Amino acid sequence: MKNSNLLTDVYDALLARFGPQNWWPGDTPLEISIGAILTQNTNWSNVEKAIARLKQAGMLSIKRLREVDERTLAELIRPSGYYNQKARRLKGFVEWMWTEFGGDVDAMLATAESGLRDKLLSLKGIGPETADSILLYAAEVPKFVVDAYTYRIFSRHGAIADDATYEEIAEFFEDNLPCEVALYNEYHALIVALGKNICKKKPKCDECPLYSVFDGEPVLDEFAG
DNA sequence: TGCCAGGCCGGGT
DNA sequence: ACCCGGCATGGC
Repeated sequence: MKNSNLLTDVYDALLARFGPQNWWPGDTPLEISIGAILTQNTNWSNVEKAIARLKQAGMLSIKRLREVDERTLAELIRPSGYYNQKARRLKGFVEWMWTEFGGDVDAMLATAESGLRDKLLSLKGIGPETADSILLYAAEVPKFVVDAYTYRIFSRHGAIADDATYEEIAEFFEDNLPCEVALYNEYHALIVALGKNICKKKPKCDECPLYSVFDGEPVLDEFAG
């Protein structure tokens, strides 16, 4: 007899509906980390444009990012929005990488299991979702990434409390799922795939059905609590 | 055409 | 300890 587990059942349903998402769309750990900062409250298609411009300018290295003028950097990442703020955040991240690890990205990733999260959180402009995205998608350690969609979908389904904090939500997933990088990777990406297509009202919408609708059809109705 | 996107910070109660 | 405005471009 198979254990019943809401989170694994929902995962199976999302995977069946949307298929593998193949995240993170980035070539190197540095590019992924930059993308994690640029995508804050921003559509990924805008981030793609910004990263393409950085790549075009040969800017995807710690050395070049450290040398480039902040105003120039801001102009390069303009399509990603909040470009002044994000240029400052990237500069801070890069400067920290330089002083802490000599600009060696692999050296930073090697600390992923020993304090990297807290160090990232101490940097201006890197909060829990950005830090965890770097841990999971760049360093490939099993840290579940929580975002606004995760809260919206699972609180709407009654699986988490309306006032659940980031850490509480992450704990809920990590305690109830196998501790696997590939699973956490795909699960977060699938939540985004669904989240893009449900009612946008925050934090929740009383008029909407409890389930999440995609392409006219409820996706998770059987899991409504 | 207005609303939203894979957040986070800082200042105000 | 919350709550809220600010940050900004591009797509539907």
